[in-house]
Amino acid sequence: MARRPGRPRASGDPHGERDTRQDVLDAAAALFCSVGFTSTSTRAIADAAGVRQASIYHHFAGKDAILLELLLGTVQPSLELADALVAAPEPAPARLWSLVHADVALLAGGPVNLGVLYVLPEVAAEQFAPFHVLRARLRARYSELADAAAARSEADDRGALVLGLVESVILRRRDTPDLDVPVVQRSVADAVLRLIGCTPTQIAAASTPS
Amino acid sequence: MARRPGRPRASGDPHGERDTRQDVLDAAAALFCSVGFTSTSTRAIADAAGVRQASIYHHFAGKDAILLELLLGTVQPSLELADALVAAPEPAPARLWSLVHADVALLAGGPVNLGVLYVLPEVAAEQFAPFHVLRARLRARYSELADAAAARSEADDRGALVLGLVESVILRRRDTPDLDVPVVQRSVADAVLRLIGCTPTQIAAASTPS
DNA sequence: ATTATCTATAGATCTATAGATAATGC
DNA sequence: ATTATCTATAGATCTATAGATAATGC
Repeated sequence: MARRPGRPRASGDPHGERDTRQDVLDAAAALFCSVGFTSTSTRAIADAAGVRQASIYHHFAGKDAILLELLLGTVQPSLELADALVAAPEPAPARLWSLVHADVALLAGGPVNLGVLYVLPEVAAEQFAPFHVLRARLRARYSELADAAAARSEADDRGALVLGLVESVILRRRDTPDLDVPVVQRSVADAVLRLIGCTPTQIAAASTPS
Repeated sequence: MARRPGRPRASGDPHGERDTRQDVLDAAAALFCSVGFTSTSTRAIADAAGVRQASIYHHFAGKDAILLELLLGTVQPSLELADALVAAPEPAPARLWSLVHADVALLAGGPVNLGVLYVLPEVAAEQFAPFHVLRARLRARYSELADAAAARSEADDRGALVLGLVESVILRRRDTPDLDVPVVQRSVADAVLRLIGCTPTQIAAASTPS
């Protein structure tokens, strides 16, 4: 109830309770993921967030800053989990299975398909370098875990194949918006272990909670 | 040498030999794949193609028409091969292996990473419906072949996993532009068969030319 | 006084069209 | 006469800034 300082919004927000910064992030996430970054005008974000276009600039330096914050917010949880699992005591296949299971939940769940942010071409620009640093670390963790869990020694790029299969959930969700998240989690995590050469017995062991 | 009718280009093209339509397509492909669709202005395309901005409109109805032509041109070869392989006499695992091997070559080879076109958010718009029709057909072919080749009966979405692994080459090439194409072809095709549950013996048989 | 919003707008685009121009073809 | 290009531009954006306004906080 306690209104905070500042002029009230022209449209709605009758109780001054909405967090404008978060409203802008949410609106931008939905728009960036569905129509893309450059196609989304700051006007469109503001309309969706329920503020005037110029008000965005009180909270963000520009459109780029909004996207960067969204990118960092999506990769950070994955990276934290991967860092923890690399050092965990469980057998490697079980750790890889858990990481995949969790990352698929992050990609397939939530109200918007945030993973699409990763594939926006604009993200290649230098402004987003901090995101690419974190992402490179995540890739490295996947490679370490995949190598540690692999049953065969031939493959030269297990990490890339495994991460590719995990991220394929992003494009799949775009075609099929109503994925059954728990089913897909298990299906992809099992598939990752088959991919690196685990036997059905090993997979059954790895997918059982320790 | 035989110049064709029409005013010569202001910039270059000293012998009137360049096919402007193709120059525009090539320039647009490179730009759409690297910076995206909306971020690429018709001016930027024209500059890269060596013509004036307005000249594009003699060959294409608009920017959308350029992207649609590029999209159709990339999915058509894959679909033709998939149609042929679904009806071919070889064992299903060998046919699936061949399709994956060929599609990875299309995605990983060529001067620009054309597969990126598929993931542009703008492609979801209705103008590109003809592309989505072909793509849905390609997905169906992958599902048919994956089901026919599968060694296990449990999986509910083999086609999605397999196509996902194939298309993961798109994002992988973006991070690693200089992929060793033959190595990746074999690596992904073998991985697809492991994914659907084939044994090493079955995979060796499927990857041997008949 | 501080904060968060608003209105208004400058300046820089960008797409597509109108109409002129410079070739070849008959 | 036909074709393919060009120059010029209208009209519609879009981003970011300047400065006014309406709250709370002290």
